Amino acid sequence: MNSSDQKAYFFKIDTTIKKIRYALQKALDEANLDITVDQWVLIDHIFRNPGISQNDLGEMTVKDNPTVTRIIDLLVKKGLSERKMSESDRRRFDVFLTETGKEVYHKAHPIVVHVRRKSWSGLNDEDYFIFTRILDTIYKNITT
Amino acid sequence: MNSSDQKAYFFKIDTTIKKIRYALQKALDEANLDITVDQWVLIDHIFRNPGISQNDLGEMTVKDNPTVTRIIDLLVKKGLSERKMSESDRRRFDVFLTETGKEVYHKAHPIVVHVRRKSWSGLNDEDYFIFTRILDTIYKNITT
DNA sequence: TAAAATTAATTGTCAAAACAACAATTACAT
DNA sequence: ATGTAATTGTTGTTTTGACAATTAATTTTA
Repeated sequence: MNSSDQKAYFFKIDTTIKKIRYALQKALDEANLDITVDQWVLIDHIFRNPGISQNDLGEMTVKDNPTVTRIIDLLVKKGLSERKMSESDRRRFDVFLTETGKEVYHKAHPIVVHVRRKSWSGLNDEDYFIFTRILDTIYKNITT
Repeated sequence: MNSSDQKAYFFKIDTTIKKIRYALQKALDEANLDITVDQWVLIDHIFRNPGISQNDLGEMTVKDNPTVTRIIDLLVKKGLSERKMSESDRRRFDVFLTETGKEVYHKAHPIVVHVRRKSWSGLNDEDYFIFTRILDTIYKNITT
């Protein structure tokens, strides 16, 4: 009996991430931020990588190009993000947050941290180390 | 500096589960099973709980009622599942797999196990124990 | 240099997730 | 026993995900 025969951890990861996303959405809603979890994911990545291309955003967040296009469309419509034609490559857009977008980021960030802390309670640094090692291993196994 | 301040594990879980789902979908496609990952999730739960209600399916898989309704609709349309009116409660359906549905389950199961084993390689039983403990802890923290 | 291949982004379609509103049935409370 | 509340499932709408096809621009290579 190999550990990989045990009740599928796939279900456990799947249901856990769903609950986290759900809790995160509730918290964002309570703060009246009017963004979805996926919109927040892009906002966070754009904030930390101003001028990133949609393609790179997609690779970092594991979203395909059409999905990124549509979420950025929504962010632009909400006035949170803007596309600027790339100087070096006219196929690309450099994506930025607007001032409003940065404000939303700064409001959302502590909320996200709070949910993260709450969900991690009872767990310690060693757990974190092992947890990320396992997830990284699975990620590598599955993508190579 | 608390471990929960580190780069969000939320992203890591999120991207990893996406890669697993993607790999699983590829494997199911290669075997020409003509089902999606979420359809497989329901097939698996129905197989192991014949006559389960849609509501219970939703709780087990963390899908809301409309989502379950629609996936079951698709499974019924494909001839893999059937609804039977509950004897005791006329609001409920008892959901079953058809013979074809069971065949699909038996074809899909080894494929799923193979992907699971591949993604778990390099990891051991203790990893599994810790991994499930952490996921269970997060799940409890977030839902209480 | 010209043709071919690759890349970045968009559009269309269907599956799935979240939410709200709703219908039908059952359970509860007085 | 009647009216209220709760439960089960469906339908409609918007967002996200996967896939295919398309456009425009850039890179490769012949």
